[in-house]
Amino acid sequence: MGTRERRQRQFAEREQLFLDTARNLIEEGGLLPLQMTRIAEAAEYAVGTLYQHFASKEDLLVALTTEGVREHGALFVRRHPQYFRIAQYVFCEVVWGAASAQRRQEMLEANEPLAEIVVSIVEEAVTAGDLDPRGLAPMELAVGSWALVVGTHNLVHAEGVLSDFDVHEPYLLMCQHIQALLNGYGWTPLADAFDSAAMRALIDRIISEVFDDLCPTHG
Amino acid sequence: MGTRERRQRQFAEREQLFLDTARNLIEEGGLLPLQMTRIAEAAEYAVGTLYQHFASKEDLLVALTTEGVREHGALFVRRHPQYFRIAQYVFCEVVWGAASAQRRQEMLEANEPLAEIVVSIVEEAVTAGDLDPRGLAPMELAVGSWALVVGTHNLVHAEGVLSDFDVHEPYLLMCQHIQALLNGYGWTPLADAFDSAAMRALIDRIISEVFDDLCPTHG
DNA sequence: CAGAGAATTTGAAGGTGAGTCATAATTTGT
DNA sequence: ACAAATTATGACTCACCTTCAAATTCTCTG
Repeated sequence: MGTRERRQRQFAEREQLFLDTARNLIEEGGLLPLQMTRIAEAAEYAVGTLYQHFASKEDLLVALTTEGVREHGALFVRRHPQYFRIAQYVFCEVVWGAASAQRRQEMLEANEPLAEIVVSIVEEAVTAGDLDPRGLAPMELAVGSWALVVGTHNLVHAEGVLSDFDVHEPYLLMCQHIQALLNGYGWTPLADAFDSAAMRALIDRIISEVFDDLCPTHG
Repeated sequence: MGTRERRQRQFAEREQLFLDTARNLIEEGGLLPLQMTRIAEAAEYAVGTLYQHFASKEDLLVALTTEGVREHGALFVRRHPQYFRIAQYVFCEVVWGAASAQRRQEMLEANEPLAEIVVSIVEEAVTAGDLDPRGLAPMELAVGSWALVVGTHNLVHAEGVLSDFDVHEPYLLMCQHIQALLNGYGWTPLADAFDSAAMRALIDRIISEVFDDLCPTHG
């Protein structure tokens, strides 16, 4: 009999409902005033039910971030500009450590398909002779750009830090730095001249497509 | 009469005592179980007194991080390996936003001397013809390395994320990426060949001097 | 140096919100 | 139709940040 299956499906659906509800609440009011009771209320369930899905508030936040990774980055980010703010918080030791081991594992697994794509791109470049790996593994090379993206988001979210140093358009800058980093590895797949019109146009296009919500001044 | 001055001095001393006490407690037991009552207890004052110095727990954490910036980076980090973990947490919107405006301002100001040094180094390089700024301001160029450092710390602190991708020795890798980034801007002040023995020795020396506590495997 | 008055310290009480668990409601199997 | 098992509920507990009225200490004048 399919009872068990139906049950599991309904359970999964409810988990999704909780996640969607939580995301909506965060989008409305931010991460700070997020309360478990409110999530349960808004989803029209009792708190206890919510806790059958998530071991703790942190657990729920990690799950929310994992979702973002699963639904391949860019599109999700466009739809949910709060995503990186949550992600930054989630990867703080305090929060990451408070989530359940299983939830953390799921996050790591969700990253794998994305990592494979990145690795295959790097491997292609090495095979084509476009890139000298200098003894580093593909993932080790990719970590540079990854850290640059994560670091830029961090600096952006600390209101005042960058503008205090007259750094505006941080995401444009980030793209330029990534380009420089790749150039530093002898990889110039997009353009050779750093500040050519074509390069800037490409950066602008990427920015407007991916980071528009986060950084709307770049139209 | 110097009564007022003495008072102010004693007040400042007590603030320092609170900060030192808090740092010690964090070093002993981590950030998660840090309680305002415990800080006050350990410093042998009442909670109310603690709150005459800090508007909130977040306020105290920002002050703690600001201290780290003031006592020029490297040495402080060596002595207090927890520093970057706290800093990562503090710059999350949730915490940063909960601190008092004044405390945030102090943090920004504490950064300025450091920023000036960085800017002057970049300017020197430009003047010497070692570096083509490509229309970017010195600080904009420096933000690349800055973001790389911040981003690397973030990835390191999320237990499992890097090791899941077989990335070990993240701080060695970070140094290599910074080197590549600088190379990408045509700046090769340290060494031209990326993986020469001299370069690695230098990286190792920097790591052991600055990040030893954070990443002791590099001895 | 007494003693009024200002300034400071104190810690018990208040408030908030995460997480629990005994009870109620529902579903399943006979 | 009913008993047993499963699941949902939300009032309650508990931990911890923050406040504030009372107690204490300090300052300055007569």
